[in-house]
Formats: sequence, C-alpha cells, structure tokens
Amino acid sequence: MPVDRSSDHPDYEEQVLAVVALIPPGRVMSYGDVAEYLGSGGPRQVGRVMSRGGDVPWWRVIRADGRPPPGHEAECLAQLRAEATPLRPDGTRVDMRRARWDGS
DNA sequence: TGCTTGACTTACG
DNA sequence: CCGTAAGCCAAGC
Repeated sequence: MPVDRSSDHPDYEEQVLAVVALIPPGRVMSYGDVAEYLGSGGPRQVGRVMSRGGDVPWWRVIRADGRPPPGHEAECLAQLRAEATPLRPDGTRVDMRRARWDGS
C-alpha cells in the first residue's frame, strides 16, 4: 500500500541543508526564501533545522530583515564580512537588496 | 489531546 | 529604530 507521507518529512533536513550548501559566497537567503525555494514547510521549519546544526555555511541564511540570528550575530557577521557579502553602512545588517540569492 | 516554544515574517503605531 | 500583535508550521512536554 502507498506510504502516507502527508505528514512525514524525514528528509526535510537534508533538503534544507542542500539548499544552504548551494548558496554562493557573498550571497545570502532568508529562512522564508529557503522555505519558498523548497516549496514546503515554512521559515520556522527551516530555522528549526538550522538550529540543529549541520556541515553547511549556516551564516548565509539570515532573517528577512537582513539581521543575523540571535546569539550568533558576531560570528555570522564575521563570516559574511570575510566573504565580501554586501553589508549595510552600519555593518550590523546585510543589504538584502544586493545580497539576496534567488537560486540563479 | 492540548498547550508551549522557537536561529520566522509582515504589518501597525 | 523599537515594541506589539497576528499568522504561520512542526517538535516537545
């Protein structure tokens, strides 16, 4: 009989991590962007996977307002800066208009 | 079974 | 710029 996966997504973590790994240096995606790219779940689910951690450039996934996740601001900004990611003049947020990656 | 929590987002004041 | 409110989805207790 067909497997009921209507509420079963054990591979979701793999999907999210795969997309994050595809983000090129100097670019970023918001949690909502990753969710939309996958076409499943939502920003919170992506955030949940990211919080679990993974061998991916997690710093390239930030909030929609261009601000890094709480508790990782310094590390995230350090990495973004090292990769020449377009930052706001204040240096505390990312210039989403330029840094946002659409998957091209 | 039901409420709380969380690396979210958008809108309003 | 900051705080609050509502919407959102899955996991944990």
